[in-house]
Amino acid sequence: MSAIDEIKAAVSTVLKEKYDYDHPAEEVLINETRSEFEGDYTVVVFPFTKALKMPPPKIADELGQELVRSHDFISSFNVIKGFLNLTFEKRFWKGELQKILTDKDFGRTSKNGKKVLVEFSSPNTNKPLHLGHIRNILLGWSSAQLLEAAGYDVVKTQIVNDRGIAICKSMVSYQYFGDGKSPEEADKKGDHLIGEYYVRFEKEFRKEYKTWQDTAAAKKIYEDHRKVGEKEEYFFSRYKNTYFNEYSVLGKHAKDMLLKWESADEEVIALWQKMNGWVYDGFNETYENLGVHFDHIYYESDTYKLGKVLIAEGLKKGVFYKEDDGSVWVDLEDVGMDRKLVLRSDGTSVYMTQDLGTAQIRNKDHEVNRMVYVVGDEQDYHFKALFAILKKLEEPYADELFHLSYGMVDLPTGKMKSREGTVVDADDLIADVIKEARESSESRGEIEGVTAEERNEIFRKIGLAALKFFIIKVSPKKRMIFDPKESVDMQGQTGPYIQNAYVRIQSVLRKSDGIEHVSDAEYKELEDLEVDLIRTMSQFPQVVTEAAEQLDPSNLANYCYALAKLYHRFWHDLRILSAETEVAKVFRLKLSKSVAKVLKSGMHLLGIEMPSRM
RNA sequence: GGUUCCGUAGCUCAGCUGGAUAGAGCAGCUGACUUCUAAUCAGCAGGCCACAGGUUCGAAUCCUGUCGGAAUCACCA
Repeated sequence: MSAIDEIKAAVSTVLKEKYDYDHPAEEVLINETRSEFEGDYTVVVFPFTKALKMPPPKIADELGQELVRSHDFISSFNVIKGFLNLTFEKRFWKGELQKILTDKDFGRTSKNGKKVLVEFSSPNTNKPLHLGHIRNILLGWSSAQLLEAAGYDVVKTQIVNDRGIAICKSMVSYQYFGDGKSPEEADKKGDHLIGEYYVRFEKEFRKEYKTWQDTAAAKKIYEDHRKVGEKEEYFFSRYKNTYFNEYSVLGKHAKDMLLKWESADEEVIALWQKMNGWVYDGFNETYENLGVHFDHIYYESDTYKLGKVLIAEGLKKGVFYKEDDGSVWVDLEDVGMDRKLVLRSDGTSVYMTQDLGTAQIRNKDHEVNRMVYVVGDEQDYHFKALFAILKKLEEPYADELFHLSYGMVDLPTGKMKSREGTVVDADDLIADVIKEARESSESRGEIEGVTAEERNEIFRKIGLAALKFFIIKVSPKKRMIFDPKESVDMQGQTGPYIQNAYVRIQSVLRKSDGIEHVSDAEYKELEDLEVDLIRTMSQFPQVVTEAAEQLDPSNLANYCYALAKLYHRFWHDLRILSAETEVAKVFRLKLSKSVAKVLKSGMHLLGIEMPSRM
């Protein structure tokens, strides 16, 4: 039991025994004492005033006396208005430090025997990953790490959208303009190569559309179908999809390609496999650079037909109903939503059909207790509906579904738009931050002694820390503004700032070889900053647990920053190797070592690695 | 239009199960390296917590309404 829980219980007991007042321990409000007051933790006694019919300071005083009397580790208290500030014994904090130091799994909860599946990234195979994917991947990876630390077995997965008209556009475009070149021959990453042909298709299509707009046939359509007073420009913008489907030559090629793919045409399938293979090679390189991996990848080309059986069963159960045209629907009005299509009238799958089937097969594959979907908030409604349907179908995991919804990433100039070429490419971004880290490091010259290979590894860790921390520190559900200039900052509230605290500790530990085995038992008068550090570290398990429960890595990120900040101050104000006494030195080495340990494991849960020099 | 989310310093963000005088970083200005890595530290300045009501001992936090921004409401994914 943590000190906080112990105090809560004690307060509850005292209230009962002394005043015969029932106040559950969990509801006792206890905060860290604000730095301007004396104390470690503060009990807020205002909530008891009504029941006890006593002024708050009097309650606080009596409670304080009782707590000091009954708990050895509480040394003193003071009262300010309705706030009871408690100060703990220094030796209590030394004991806490010892626990942190010796617990190999500090901050981790033992296995709970449950399994959770986390879906993230889930790209389309017609273009490379971009900044939006990076936020998704960081959230997904970190959530998976957090759940594992909280005792779950975790399956990291994604669903790859590897089929459909978009991919066919890339394929058609490649056939036209690709000269059969492989990524090696074109000297490009596979995903980038395919992305270029996708863009090329759109460009050629727009050209074709523009030319067509000047034909007599187009003019006639405009005259016949335009709304009153509608300008040509607006009409044709609205008409684009119809043109693609009914008149476009390129559009016909793409649609033919899709039909052939669906009928498993050998040539088309071969091309599709070849091109997707290139894309996967490209994605894997990006994932590797980001330091993430997956346990089981699902592909839409395998799963898009799944779910039909589930629909049939649901029809039998009466969960779904069939319209006259053969389409199948679910009525979600009882749970505050609309009716939703789950199968087209021609019997083919929609997005929902597929997601229902995918959920089911994932459970068959892994027998999970929970599923977490990391998907942007533009799909909030879809997931709400998906979960409601799975619940109606009484799937065993249906009560433990969570959509980790996050806001879009905007640029200082506004939204990212692929059409306007303002999308920030993931690989470019990663390369940029590493380059920036290199320049920054070289101008400092701290690591000139290490090999080129190690240096590159350090640059990579620093650059990625800057990028990742910049994104992960923002609360997921908030839409965020990503300023490329700020993302490579390495000073202040940044990843490298936290790494720097760790690196300083490594440096001092290297220079202190072996000394920390000496006893520090005689070190009794801890400095305030030393207590602050231990107190903050002792909160780590709670922070991890809460971050895992709420699936919100941002509060762990902010915790890591706060701890690093405290350490930097400690470093500045107090000496370690040249401390006043030998026991102070030994104690501070131990303290530093445990700070490094907590920072490293905290950052690890965020997917950020620590260098030992920088 | 219905629903959901967001609105805190010039900028980027914390704080939101109600608790003490609302916190950081960046940008601006001052200062601190013969001393363990200055990617650091200390200080100054910067706020009607969008607005208006309500609930209460107490509201940035909860409720209602208004304004502003976003998303969504497809036989798209």
